[in-house]
Amino acid sequence: MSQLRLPPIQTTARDDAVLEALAGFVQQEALQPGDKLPTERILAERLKVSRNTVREALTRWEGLGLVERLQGSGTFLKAAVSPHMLHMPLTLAGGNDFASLMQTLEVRRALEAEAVSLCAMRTGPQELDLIRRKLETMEEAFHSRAGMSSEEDWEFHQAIYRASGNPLFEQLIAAMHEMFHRFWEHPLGVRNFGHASFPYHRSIYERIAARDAEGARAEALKLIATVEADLRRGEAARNQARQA
Amino acid sequence: MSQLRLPPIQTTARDDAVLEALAGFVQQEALQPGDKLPTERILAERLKVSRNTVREALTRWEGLGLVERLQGSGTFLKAAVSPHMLHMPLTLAGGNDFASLMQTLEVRRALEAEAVSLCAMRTGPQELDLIRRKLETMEEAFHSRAGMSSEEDWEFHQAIYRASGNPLFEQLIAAMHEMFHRFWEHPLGVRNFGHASFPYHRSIYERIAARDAEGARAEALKLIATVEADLRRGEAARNQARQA
DNA sequence: ATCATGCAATTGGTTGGACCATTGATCCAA
DNA sequence: TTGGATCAATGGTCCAACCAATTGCATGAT
Repeated sequence: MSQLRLPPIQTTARDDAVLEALAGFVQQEALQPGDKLPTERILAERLKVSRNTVREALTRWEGLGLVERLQGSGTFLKAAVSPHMLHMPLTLAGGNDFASLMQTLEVRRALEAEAVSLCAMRTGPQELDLIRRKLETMEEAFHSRAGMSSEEDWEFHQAIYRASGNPLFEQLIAAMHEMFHRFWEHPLGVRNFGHASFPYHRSIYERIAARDAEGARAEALKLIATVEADLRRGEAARNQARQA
Repeated sequence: MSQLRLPPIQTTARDDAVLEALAGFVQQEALQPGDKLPTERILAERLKVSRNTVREALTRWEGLGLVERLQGSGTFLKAAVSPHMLHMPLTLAGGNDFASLMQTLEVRRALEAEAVSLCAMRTGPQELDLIRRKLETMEEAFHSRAGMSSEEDWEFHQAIYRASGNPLFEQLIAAMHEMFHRFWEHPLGVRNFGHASFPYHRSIYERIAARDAEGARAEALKLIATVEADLRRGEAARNQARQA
């Protein structure tokens, strides 16, 4: 016999209750990102809890990136918050830059392949046109600067994710992108990083335009493979330099 | 010209300093998950900060799932913690409808296929043995209750993600799992949900044990396909009932 | 001796009040 | 108009006490 499953009782959970109330308030007032929330002191007074409890609750929201606290100024909403929203922090154990970068790439490979495939099946003429324009902008930047421009490159990929018809892909890959670039502040000594990935952008676009889902997936996998190769090349160079 | 990039100044950041010190302590003492951390009062005394500040810092770690606080008992380490950890909040918007459930499944399909494939390439004998035990537990529960048990099923999949060698997969799929089940409290009228997925669990395990990455991926895709089919079946039934 | 009961210490959770540090607006003088 | 001084508002920190849950020990009955 299982365990009856009737422990829903929860005498007290002060700060959780505070966050619940605050989420309701935000929704009721239709607060947008950037708007200012009530003062900690006011919240404490209105909710009939200590200011300390309010602070612990806000600390949790701050940790989730939902809110930003500026001393002397106030507390401001940083992201949309609604009851039907899942907030969850991703943790990546650092210590080894190379391994962490490869892990984000493995996830990106999984997501990007699927997103490109879905895009090829679902995208409409408008989204396709936008993707083409982003591609041309990227190619132009590539030729004028003689190298990959991460900004235009990223916008091209984003346009694809948006056209996949599933907003989760864009959010998740954006998280991977951000994690990748946080480790990227010290370039790992790779020259012409991403150079090899250039031609695959156009081939991906062509497969999408041809509504060839599997072809687009294959090209996306090739693109990620070139990035992984660049990363491995840099790591090998670093190891060699360390031994010398 | 870009913006000079010189805002590194950071006069004080008490709770950050507390967490940094605590991370160093954990590493120095080689504390493992499950071990007990010093009392809040002791930390406050040793670090020469207020207990309140210690609490805010621990609240952040609790939000990241790194520690667990038990009133009357103490604060316990819940996950490995290293000084150079990267945290990134992930917020996903979802709705309680058929489309949202399908979107979580699309993401899960992408991630699960890749994770299973990586697992087949990387898993060691110990992890493989754990996966086998989880599989047997699940099969036992299936036969005794004549139906899928989501608890044992989930543990089986988790064992695979852990053996994939990339912790991001477990975290991301856990987010999808949570979103899916948050809206699953009212079964959408599907009887024997997940029943068809049962045989694929064993076939996935066998492909992993055989180090057949592509075969494992194929079986994982079949499994997800059965879940999608169940979902579509339920949606069709709902639409039919609505029209009647 | 063994087990149950209950007291007491430990520990996280909460409260209220005070003060510090930063910010932004207001006011005043050059 | 401009520049600086002042001051109120607001988040950050501190302190001391008490509440609530847990744990362990001691006492006592069996």
